[in-house]
Amino acid sequence: MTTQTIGLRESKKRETRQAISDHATRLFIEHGFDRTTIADIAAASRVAKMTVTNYFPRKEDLALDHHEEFTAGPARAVTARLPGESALTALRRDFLDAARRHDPVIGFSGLPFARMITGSPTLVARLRELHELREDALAAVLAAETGAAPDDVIPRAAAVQLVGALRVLFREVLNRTLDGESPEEIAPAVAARAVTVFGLLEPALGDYATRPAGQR
Amino acid sequence: MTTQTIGLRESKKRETRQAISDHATRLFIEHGFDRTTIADIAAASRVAKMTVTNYFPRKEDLALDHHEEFTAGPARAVTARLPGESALTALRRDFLDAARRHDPVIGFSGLPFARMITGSPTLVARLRELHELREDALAAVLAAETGAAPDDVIPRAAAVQLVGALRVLFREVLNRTLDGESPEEIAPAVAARAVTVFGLLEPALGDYATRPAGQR
DNA sequence: ACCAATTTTTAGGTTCGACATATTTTTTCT
DNA sequence: AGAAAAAATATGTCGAACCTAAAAATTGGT
Repeated sequence: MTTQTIGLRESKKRETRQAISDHATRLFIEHGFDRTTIADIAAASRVAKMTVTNYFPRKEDLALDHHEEFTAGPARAVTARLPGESALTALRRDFLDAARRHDPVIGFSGLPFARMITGSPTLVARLRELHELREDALAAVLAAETGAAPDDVIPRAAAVQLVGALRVLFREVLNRTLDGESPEEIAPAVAARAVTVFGLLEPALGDYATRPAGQR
Repeated sequence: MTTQTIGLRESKKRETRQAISDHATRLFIEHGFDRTTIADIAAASRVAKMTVTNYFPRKEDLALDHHEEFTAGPARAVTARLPGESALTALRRDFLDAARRHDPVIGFSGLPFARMITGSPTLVARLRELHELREDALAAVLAAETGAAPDDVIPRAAAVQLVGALRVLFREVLNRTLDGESPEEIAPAVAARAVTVFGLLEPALGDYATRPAGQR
Protein backbone atom coordinates (compact mmCIF):
# COMPACT_ATOMS: atom_id res chain seq x y z
CA MET A 1 0.00 0.00 0.00
CA THR A 2 1.35 3.40 -0.92
CA THR A 3 0.15 5.02 2.28
CA GLN A 4 2.72 3.12 4.32
CA THR A 5 5.66 4.24 2.19
CA ILE A 6 4.66 7.87 1.71
CA GLY A 7 3.55 8.71 5.24
CA LEU A 8 0.38 10.09 6.76
CA ARG A 9 1.06 13.72 5.91
CA GLU A 10 1.58 13.05 2.22
CA SER A 11 -1.43 10.79 2.03
CA LYS A 12 -3.68 13.34 3.71
CA LYS A 13 -2.43 16.00 1.34
CA ARG A 14 -3.36 13.86 -1.63
CA GLU A 15 -6.80 13.23 -0.21
CA THR A 16 -7.37 16.91 0.43
CA ARG A 17 -6.16 17.81 -3.02
CA GLN A 18 -8.34 15.19 -4.66
CA ALA A 19 -11.37 16.19 -2.60
CA ILE A 20 -10.97 19.84 -3.61
CA SER A 21 -10.48 18.90 -7.25
CA ASP A 22 -13.56 16.66 -7.22
CA HIS A 23 -15.80 19.24 -5.61
CA ALA A 24 -14.50 21.86 -8.02
CA THR A 25 -15.15 19.75 -11.11
CA ARG A 26 -18.64 18.94 -9.89
CA LEU A 27 -19.47 22.58 -9.21
CA PHE A 28 -17.95 23.76 -12.49
CA ILE A 29 -20.02 21.29 -14.48
CA GLU A 30 -23.15 22.06 -12.46
CA HIS A 31 -22.98 25.85 -12.52
CA GLY A 32 -20.27 26.76 -15.02
CA PHE A 33 -16.64 27.69 -14.47
CA ASP A 34 -16.99 31.43 -14.20
CA ARG A 35 -20.07 31.34 -11.98
CA THR A 36 -18.31 29.13 -9.44
CA THR A 37 -16.12 30.99 -6.98
CA ILE A 38 -13.11 29.78 -5.05
CA ALA A 39 -15.14 30.45 -1.92
CA ASP A 40 -17.85 28.07 -3.16
CA ILE A 41 -15.28 25.36 -3.74
CA ALA A 42 -13.69 25.93 -0.36
CA ALA A 43 -17.06 25.75 1.34
CA ALA A 44 -18.06 22.55 -0.48
CA SER A 45 -14.70 20.99 0.37
CA ARG A 46 -14.91 22.28 3.96
CA VAL A 47 -11.49 23.92 3.88
CA ALA A 48 -10.25 27.49 3.94
CA LYS A 49 -10.07 29.52 0.74
CA MET A 50 -6.31 29.71 1.10
CA THR A 51 -6.05 25.93 1.11
CA VAL A 52 -7.70 25.80 -2.28
CA THR A 53 -5.30 28.46 -3.51
CA ASN A 54 -2.32 26.64 -2.04
CA TYR A 55 -3.06 23.48 -3.99
CA PHE A 56 -4.22 25.23 -7.15
CA PRO A 57 -2.51 28.59 -7.55
CA ARG A 58 -4.78 29.51 -10.44
CA LYS A 59 -8.45 28.79 -10.70
CA GLU A 60 -7.95 27.23 -14.15
CA ASP A 61 -5.78 24.53 -12.59
CA LEU A 62 -8.87 23.25 -10.81
CA ALA A 63 -10.52 22.46 -14.14
CA LEU A 64 -7.47 21.51 -16.22
CA ASP A 65 -5.42 19.41 -13.85
CA HIS A 66 -2.88 16.82 -15.02
CA HIS A 67 -1.48 19.23 -17.55
CA GLU A 68 1.97 17.72 -17.31
CA GLU A 69 0.82 14.70 -19.29
CA PHE A 70 -0.79 16.97 -21.83
CA THR A 71 2.12 19.33 -22.36
CA ALA A 72 4.88 16.72 -22.31
CA GLY A 73 2.99 14.08 -24.31
CA PRO A 74 4.13 14.86 -27.85
CA ALA A 75 7.73 15.44 -26.75
CA ARG A 76 7.70 12.04 -25.04
CA ALA A 77 6.13 10.35 -28.06
CA VAL A 78 8.98 11.62 -30.18
CA THR A 79 11.65 10.69 -27.66
CA ALA A 80 10.20 7.18 -27.57
CA ARG A 81 9.90 6.83 -31.34
CA LEU A 82 10.96 3.51 -32.86
CA PRO A 83 14.17 2.96 -34.79
CA GLY A 84 13.67 4.18 -38.34
CA GLU A 85 10.63 6.20 -37.31
CA SER A 86 10.36 9.93 -37.92
CA ALA A 87 8.90 12.46 -35.48
CA LEU A 88 5.84 12.83 -37.68
CA THR A 89 5.24 9.10 -37.89
CA ALA A 90 5.60 8.67 -34.15
CA LEU A 91 3.16 11.47 -33.41
CA ARG A 92 0.62 10.16 -35.90
CA ARG A 93 0.87 6.67 -34.49
CA ASP A 94 0.54 8.06 -30.97
CA PHE A 95 -2.53 10.03 -31.99
CA LEU A 96 -4.24 7.14 -33.76
CA ASP A 97 -3.67 4.97 -30.69
CA ALA A 98 -5.17 7.67 -28.50
CA ALA A 99 -8.18 7.92 -30.80
CA ARG A 100 -8.82 4.21 -30.43
CA ARG A 101 -8.59 4.60 -26.66
CA HIS A 102 -10.87 7.67 -26.66
CA ASP A 103 -8.09 9.33 -24.71
CA PRO A 104 -9.00 12.61 -22.99
CA VAL A 105 -5.56 13.92 -23.94
CA ILE A 106 -6.71 14.36 -27.57
CA GLY A 107 -10.04 15.89 -26.62
CA PHE A 108 -12.32 13.05 -25.50
CA SER A 109 -13.63 14.63 -22.35
CA GLY A 110 -17.37 14.11 -22.46
CA LEU A 111 -20.09 16.61 -23.32
CA PRO A 112 -20.40 18.34 -19.93
CA PHE A 113 -16.67 18.85 -19.67
CA ALA A 114 -16.42 20.07 -23.27
CA ARG A 115 -19.20 22.55 -22.56
CA MET A 116 -17.46 23.73 -19.41
CA ILE A 117 -14.23 24.43 -21.30
CA THR A 118 -15.65 26.13 -24.37
CA GLY A 119 -18.08 28.11 -22.22
CA SER A 120 -15.30 29.82 -20.33
CA PRO A 121 -12.92 32.31 -21.97
CA THR A 122 -10.53 31.77 -19.09
CA LEU A 123 -10.29 28.05 -19.76
CA VAL A 124 -10.02 28.50 -23.51
CA ALA A 125 -7.09 30.85 -22.88
CA ARG A 126 -5.47 28.34 -20.57
CA LEU A 127 -5.86 25.65 -23.21
CA ARG A 128 -4.09 27.88 -25.70
CA GLU A 129 -1.27 28.27 -23.22
CA LEU A 130 -1.02 24.52 -22.75
CA HIS A 131 -0.77 24.02 -26.49
CA GLU A 132 2.09 26.50 -26.56
CA LEU A 133 3.86 24.68 -23.77
CA ARG A 134 3.52 21.53 -25.87
CA GLU A 135 5.20 23.34 -28.72
CA ASP A 136 8.05 24.48 -26.51
CA ALA A 137 8.64 20.99 -25.15
CA LEU A 138 8.49 19.41 -28.59
CA ALA A 139 10.76 22.06 -30.11
CA ALA A 140 13.34 21.38 -27.40
CA VAL A 141 13.26 17.64 -28.04
CA LEU A 142 13.47 18.06 -31.81
CA ALA A 143 16.42 20.43 -31.46
CA ALA A 144 18.21 17.95 -29.20
CA GLU A 145 17.43 14.89 -31.30
CA THR A 146 18.56 16.47 -34.56
CA GLY A 147 21.57 18.19 -33.03
CA ALA A 148 20.40 21.50 -34.46
CA ALA A 149 22.38 24.68 -33.97
CA PRO A 150 21.03 26.86 -31.13
CA ASP A 151 19.73 29.49 -33.52
CA ASP A 152 18.26 27.04 -36.02
CA VAL A 153 14.64 27.86 -36.67
CA ILE A 154 13.70 24.48 -38.15
CA PRO A 155 13.03 22.55 -34.92
CA ARG A 156 10.68 25.27 -33.74
CA ALA A 157 8.94 25.49 -37.11
CA ALA A 158 8.53 21.72 -37.19
CA ALA A 159 7.16 21.73 -33.64
CA VAL A 160 4.67 24.46 -34.53
CA GLN A 161 3.43 22.48 -37.51
CA LEU A 162 3.21 19.16 -35.70
CA VAL A 163 1.54 20.54 -32.59
CA GLY A 164 -0.64 22.59 -34.94
CA ALA A 165 -1.89 19.35 -36.44
CA LEU A 166 -2.69 18.02 -32.98
CA ARG A 167 -4.46 21.24 -32.13
CA VAL A 168 -6.65 21.07 -35.24
CA LEU A 169 -7.57 17.50 -34.36
CA PHE A 170 -8.22 18.37 -30.72
CA ARG A 171 -10.59 21.09 -31.86
CA GLU A 172 -12.31 18.60 -34.14
CA VAL A 173 -12.91 16.16 -31.30
CA LEU A 174 -14.19 18.94 -29.06
CA ASN A 175 -16.55 20.35 -31.68
CA ARG A 176 -17.98 16.94 -32.48
CA THR A 177 -18.43 16.25 -28.79
CA LEU A 178 -20.33 19.52 -28.49
CA ASP A 179 -22.46 18.45 -31.45
CA GLY A 180 -23.53 15.43 -29.42
CA GLU A 181 -21.54 12.82 -31.31
CA SER A 182 -20.46 9.78 -29.32
CA PRO A 183 -16.82 8.80 -28.87
CA GLU A 184 -17.54 5.74 -31.03
CA GLU A 185 -18.61 7.99 -33.89
CA ILE A 186 -15.88 10.56 -33.36
CA ALA A 187 -12.90 8.22 -33.14
CA PRO A 188 -12.93 6.86 -36.71
CA ALA A 189 -13.85 10.25 -38.20
CA VAL A 190 -11.03 12.02 -36.44
CA ALA A 191 -8.62 9.22 -37.25
CA ALA A 192 -9.34 9.77 -40.94
CA ARG A 193 -8.72 13.47 -40.51
CA ALA A 194 -5.49 12.75 -38.67
CA VAL A 195 -4.28 10.82 -41.70
CA THR A 196 -5.21 13.78 -43.90
CA VAL A 197 -3.63 16.45 -41.74
CA PHE A 198 -0.43 14.57 -40.99
CA GLY A 199 -0.34 13.59 -44.68
CA LEU A 200 -0.21 17.27 -45.52
CA LEU A 201 2.99 17.58 -43.49
CA GLU A 202 4.48 14.41 -44.94
CA PRO A 203 6.34 16.02 -47.87
CA ALA A 204 8.01 18.56 -45.59
CA LEU A 205 8.61 16.51 -42.45
CA GLY A 206 8.24 12.90 -43.60
CA ASP A 207 11.75 11.99 -42.57
CA TYR A 208 12.54 14.79 -40.12
CA ALA A 209 14.19 13.59 -36.93
CA THR A 210 14.15 9.96 -38.04
CA ARG A 211 15.80 7.72 -35.48
CA PRO A 212 18.67 5.74 -37.06
CA ALA A 213 17.63 2.13 -37.53
CA GLY A 214 20.21 0.65 -35.18
CA GLN A 215 20.27 3.33 -32.45
CA ARG A 216 19.78 2.54 -28.76
CA MET B 1 -9.83 68.75 -42.30
CA THR B 2 -11.49 65.71 -40.81
CA THR B 3 -12.74 67.54 -37.74
CA GLN B 4 -15.26 69.47 -39.79
CA THR B 5 -16.79 66.37 -41.37
CA ILE B 6 -16.90 64.17 -38.30
CA GLY B 7 -18.19 66.68 -35.76
CA LEU B 8 -16.93 67.94 -32.43
CA ARG B 9 -18.20 64.98 -30.44
CA GLU B 10 -16.41 62.42 -32.54
CA SER B 11 -13.23 64.45 -32.63
CA LYS B 12 -13.17 64.89 -28.86
CA LYS B 13 -13.74 61.17 -28.41
CA ARG B 14 -10.74 60.41 -30.57
CA GLU B 15 -8.60 62.86 -28.63
CA THR B 16 -9.68 61.40 -25.32
CA ARG B 17 -9.05 57.89 -26.54
CA GLN B 18 -5.64 58.78 -27.90
CA ALA B 19 -4.68 60.65 -24.74
CA ILE B 20 -5.61 57.67 -22.59
CA SER B 21 -3.75 55.28 -24.87
CA ASP B 22 -0.64 57.49 -24.86
CA HIS B 23 -0.55 57.87 -21.10
CA ALA B 24 -1.12 54.15 -20.71
CA THR B 25 1.70 53.18 -23.05
CA ARG B 26 4.05 55.59 -21.31
CA LEU B 27 3.17 54.27 -17.86
CA PHE B 28 3.37 50.63 -18.99
CA ILE B 29 6.84 51.15 -20.43
CA GLU B 30 7.97 53.13 -17.39
CA HIS B 31 6.67 50.86 -14.65
CA GLY B 32 5.59 47.63 -16.36
CA PHE B 33 2.15 46.49 -17.45
CA ASP B 34 1.11 44.63 -14.34
CA ARG B 35 2.36 47.27 -11.93
CA THR B 36 0.32 49.98 -13.64
CA THR B 37 -3.30 50.14 -12.58
CA ILE B 38 -6.29 51.47 -14.45
CA ALA B 39 -6.58 54.06 -11.70
CA ASP B 40 -3.03 55.27 -12.45
CA ILE B 41 -3.89 55.65 -16.12
CA ALA B 42 -7.14 57.44 -15.34
CA ALA B 43 -5.32 59.84 -13.01
CA ALA B 44 -2.57 60.55 -15.54
CA SER B 45 -5.17 61.12 -18.25
CA ARG B 46 -7.31 63.21 -15.88
CA VAL B 47 -10.48 61.20 -16.54
CA ALA B 48 -12.59 58.85 -14.47
CA LYS B 49 -11.66 55.19 -14.20
CA MET B 50 -14.88 54.27 -15.96
CA THR B 51 -13.92 56.37 -18.95
CA VAL B 52 -10.78 54.31 -19.41
CA THR B 53 -12.84 51.15 -19.15
CA ASN B 54 -15.39 52.48 -21.62
CA TYR B 55 -12.77 53.02 -24.31
CA PHE B 56 -10.73 49.93 -23.51
CA PRO B 57 -12.92 47.16 -22.11
CA ARG B 58 -9.89 45.09 -21.18
CA LYS B 59 -6.64 46.37 -19.78
CA GLU B 60 -4.68 44.49 -22.45
CA ASP B 61 -6.36 46.60 -25.12
CA LEU B 62 -4.51 49.60 -23.76
CA ALA B 63 -1.18 47.99 -24.65
CA LEU B 64 -2.15 46.05 -27.78
CA ASP B 65 -4.39 48.46 -29.62
CA HIS B 66 -4.99 48.29 -33.39
CA HIS B 67 -5.46 44.55 -33.22
CA GLU B 68 -7.85 44.57 -36.15
CA GLU B 69 -4.97 45.16 -38.52
CA PHE B 70 -3.01 42.40 -36.86
CA THR B 71 -5.72 39.76 -36.84
CA ALA B 72 -7.13 40.49 -40.30
CA GLY B 73 -3.77 41.07 -42.00
CA PRO B 74 -2.99 37.58 -43.32
CA ALA B 75 -6.58 37.01 -44.42
CA ARG B 76 -6.46 40.27 -46.36
CA ALA B 77 -3.09 39.44 -47.88
CA VAL B 78 -4.55 36.22 -49.24
CA THR B 79 -7.72 37.88 -50.48
CA ALA B 80 -5.57 40.43 -52.34
CA ARG B 81 -3.19 37.87 -53.82
CA LEU B 82 -2.18 38.33 -57.43
CA PRO B 83 -3.48 36.22 -60.28
CA GLY B 84 -1.54 32.95 -60.39
CA GLU B 85 -0.32 33.50 -56.83
CA SER B 86 -0.92 30.93 -54.09
CA ALA B 87 -1.87 31.76 -50.49
CA LEU B 88 1.62 30.80 -49.34
CA THR B 89 3.33 32.98 -51.93
CA ALA B 90 1.14 35.95 -51.09
CA LEU B 91 1.82 35.63 -47.36
CA ARG B 92 5.54 35.26 -47.88
CA ARG B 93 5.65 38.28 -50.15
CA ASP B 94 3.59 40.23 -47.64
CA PHE B 95 5.94 39.24 -44.86
CA LEU B 96 9.12 40.08 -46.76
CA ASP B 97 7.67 43.50 -47.58
CA ALA B 98 6.84 44.04 -43.93
CA ALA B 99 10.38 43.05 -42.95
CA ARG B 100 11.80 45.69 -45.27
CA ARG B 101 9.45 48.24 -43.71
CA HIS B 102 10.32 47.15 -40.16
CA ASP B 103 6.58 46.83 -39.70
CA PRO B 104 5.37 46.49 -36.10
CA VAL B 105 2.79 44.00 -37.32
CA ILE B 106 5.51 41.35 -37.70
CA GLY B 107 7.16 42.17 -34.38
CA PHE B 108 9.20 45.34 -34.88
CA SER B 109 8.06 47.21 -31.83
CA GLY B 110 11.23 48.53 -30.21
CA LEU B 111 13.05 47.23 -27.17
CA PRO B 112 10.96 48.90 -24.45
CA PHE B 113 7.73 47.71 -26.00
CA ALA B 114 9.08 44.19 -26.52
CA ARG B 115 10.11 44.11 -22.87
CA MET B 116 6.71 45.30 -21.80
CA ILE B 117 4.97 42.52 -23.70
CA THR B 118 7.21 39.63 -22.75
CA GLY B 119 7.34 40.82 -19.16
CA SER B 120 3.61 40.43 -18.70
CA PRO B 121 1.87 37.07 -18.70
CA THR B 122 -1.40 38.85 -19.38
CA LEU B 123 -0.07 40.43 -22.56
CA VAL B 124 1.59 37.24 -23.72
CA ALA B 125 -1.76 35.49 -23.32
CA ARG B 126 -3.52 38.20 -25.25
CA LEU B 127 -0.95 37.88 -28.02
CA ARG B 128 -1.68 34.16 -28.20
CA GLU B 129 -5.33 34.97 -28.55
CA LEU B 130 -4.64 37.43 -31.35
CA HIS B 131 -2.65 34.80 -33.21
CA GLU B 132 -5.60 32.45 -32.92
CA LEU B 133 -7.96 35.09 -34.26
CA ARG B 134 -5.60 35.41 -37.20
CA GLU B 135 -5.92 31.70 -37.78
CA ASP B 136 -9.70 31.85 -37.66
CA ALA B 137 -9.84 34.72 -40.14
CA LEU B 138 -7.39 33.07 -42.51
CA ALA B 139 -9.15 29.71 -42.28
CA ALA B 140 -12.43 31.37 -43.22
CA VAL B 141 -10.88 33.09 -46.23
CA LEU B 142 -9.14 29.91 -47.39
CA ALA B 143 -12.36 27.92 -47.09
CA ALA B 144 -14.23 30.53 -49.10
CA GLU B 145 -11.55 30.94 -51.76
CA THR B 146 -11.15 27.21 -52.36
CA GLY B 147 -14.87 26.47 -52.13
CA ALA B 148 -14.17 23.83 -49.53
CA ALA B 149 -16.96 21.75 -47.99
CA PRO B 150 -18.08 23.05 -44.56
CA ASP B 151 -16.55 20.11 -42.74
CA ASP B 152 -13.30 20.07 -44.72
CA VAL B 153 -10.37 20.20 -42.37
CA ILE B 154 -7.82 21.33 -44.96
CA PRO B 155 -8.47 25.08 -44.88
CA ARG B 156 -8.09 25.11 -41.11
CA ALA B 157 -4.97 22.95 -41.23
CA ALA B 158 -3.46 25.20 -43.89
CA ALA B 159 -4.31 28.29 -41.86
CA VAL B 160 -2.69 26.79 -38.77
CA GLN B 161 0.48 26.05 -40.68
CA LEU B 162 0.68 29.42 -42.41
CA VAL B 163 -0.11 31.47 -39.32
CA GLY B 164 2.25 29.16 -37.44
CA ALA B 165 5.01 30.29 -39.77
CA LEU B 166 4.18 33.92 -39.09
CA ARG B 167 4.14 33.23 -35.38
CA VAL B 168 7.58 31.63 -35.45
CA LEU B 169 8.92 34.63 -37.33
CA PHE B 170 7.19 37.09 -34.98
CA ARG B 171 8.84 35.36 -32.06
CA GLU B 172 12.17 35.58 -33.84
CA VAL B 173 11.86 39.33 -34.32
CA LEU B 174 10.80 39.79 -30.71
CA ASN B 175 13.65 37.69 -29.33
CA ARG B 176 16.23 39.48 -31.41
CA THR B 177 14.80 42.81 -30.34
CA LEU B 178 15.14 41.71 -26.72
CA ASP B 179 18.74 40.74 -27.46
CA GLY B 180 19.39 44.33 -28.42
CA GLU B 181 19.65 43.83 -32.17
CA SER B 182 18.66 46.77 -34.32
CA PRO B 183 15.84 46.59 -36.88
CA GLU B 184 18.50 46.95 -39.60
CA GLU B 185 20.22 43.79 -38.35
CA ILE B 186 17.00 41.89 -37.71
CA ALA B 187 15.25 42.53 -41.02
CA PRO B 188 17.62 40.62 -43.32
CA ALA B 189 18.12 37.82 -40.81
CA VAL B 190 14.41 37.27 -40.34
CA ALA B 191 13.82 37.55 -44.08
CA ALA B 192 16.21 34.66 -44.62
CA ARG B 193 14.36 32.65 -42.00
CA ALA B 194 11.07 33.50 -43.62
CA VAL B 195 12.34 31.95 -46.84
CA THR B 196 13.36 28.85 -44.91
CA VAL B 197 10.14 28.47 -42.96
CA PHE B 198 7.80 29.16 -45.84
CA GLY B 199 10.01 26.93 -47.97
CA LEU B 200 9.26 24.11 -45.56
CA LEU B 201 5.56 24.49 -46.34
CA GLU B 202 6.15 24.79 -50.07
CA PRO B 203 5.80 21.08 -50.93
CA ALA B 204 2.48 20.83 -49.10
CA LEU B 205 0.93 24.22 -49.80
CA GLY B 206 2.93 25.56 -52.76
CA ASP B 207 -0.10 25.80 -54.97
CA TYR B 208 -2.91 25.80 -52.40
CA ALA B 209 -5.57 28.42 -53.06
CA THR B 210 -3.82 29.71 -56.16
CA ARG B 211 -5.82 32.45 -57.83
CA PRO B 212 -6.61 31.54 -61.47
CA ALA B 213 -4.45 33.61 -63.80
CA GLY B 214 -7.32 35.44 -65.45
CA GLN B 215 -9.64 35.89 -62.45
CA ARG B 216 -11.08 39.26 -61.42
C1' DA C 1 4.79 8.88 24.97
C1' DC C 2 6.26 13.38 24.87
C1' DC C 3 8.67 17.43 22.90
C1' DA C 4 10.59 20.32 19.46
C1' DA C 5 10.73 21.31 14.63
C1' DT C 6 8.51 21.39 10.40
C1' DT C 7 4.67 21.71 7.50
C1' DT C 8 -0.04 22.52 6.52
C1' DT C 9 -4.09 24.99 7.25
C1' DT C 10 -6.53 28.84 8.73
C1' DA C 11 -8.21 33.70 9.46
C1' DG C 12 -8.27 38.19 8.11
C1' DG C 13 -7.14 41.70 5.23
C1' DT C 14 -5.60 44.37 0.76
C1' DT C 15 -5.38 45.25 -4.09
C1' DC C 16 -7.11 45.43 -8.54
C1' DG C 17 -9.75 44.35 -12.79
C1' DA C 18 -14.35 43.82 -14.34
C1' DC C 19 -18.89 45.06 -14.16
C1' DA C 20 -23.49 47.53 -12.95
C1' DT C 21 -26.33 51.64 -12.23
C1' DA C 22 -27.70 56.06 -11.69
C1' DT C 23 -26.42 60.84 -12.15
C1' DT C 24 -24.12 64.80 -14.15
C1' DT C 25 -21.93 67.11 -17.94
C1' DT C 26 -21.37 67.94 -22.76
C1' DT C 27 -22.75 67.97 -27.51
C1' DT C 28 -26.09 67.89 -31.19
C1' DC C 29 -30.13 69.07 -33.69
C1' DT C 30 -34.38 71.47 -34.36
C1' DA D 1 -32.62 78.42 -26.71
C1' DG D 2 -34.22 74.07 -25.36
C1' DA D 3 -35.04 69.15 -25.83
C1' DA D 4 -32.80 64.90 -26.95
C1' DA D 5 -28.85 62.12 -27.21
C1' DA D 6 -24.50 60.76 -25.86
C1' DA D 7 -20.44 60.73 -23.03
C1' DA D 8 -18.27 60.99 -18.70
C1' DT D 9 -18.58 60.51 -13.85
C1' DA D 10 -19.39 58.79 -8.98
C1' DT D 11 -20.28 55.00 -6.42
C1' DG D 12 -20.60 50.41 -5.26
C1' DT D 13 -20.23 45.15 -5.82
C1' DC D 14 -17.86 40.96 -6.87
C1' DG D 15 -14.18 37.76 -7.21
C1' DA D 16 -9.28 36.29 -8.01
C1' DA D 17 -4.77 36.82 -6.39
C1' DC D 18 -1.75 37.82 -2.93
C1' DC D 19 0.17 38.68 1.82
C1' DT D 20 1.09 37.95 6.81
C1' DA D 21 0.63 36.06 11.14
C1' DA D 22 -1.20 32.60 13.87
C1' DA D 23 -3.13 28.05 14.79
C1' DA D 24 -3.36 23.11 14.02
C1' DA D 25 -1.47 18.83 12.61
C1' DT D 26 2.37 15.70 11.61
C1' DT D 27 6.96 14.31 11.89
C1' DG D 28 11.32 12.52 13.91
C1' DG D 29 14.18 12.16 17.91
C1' DT D 30 14.58 10.89 22.69
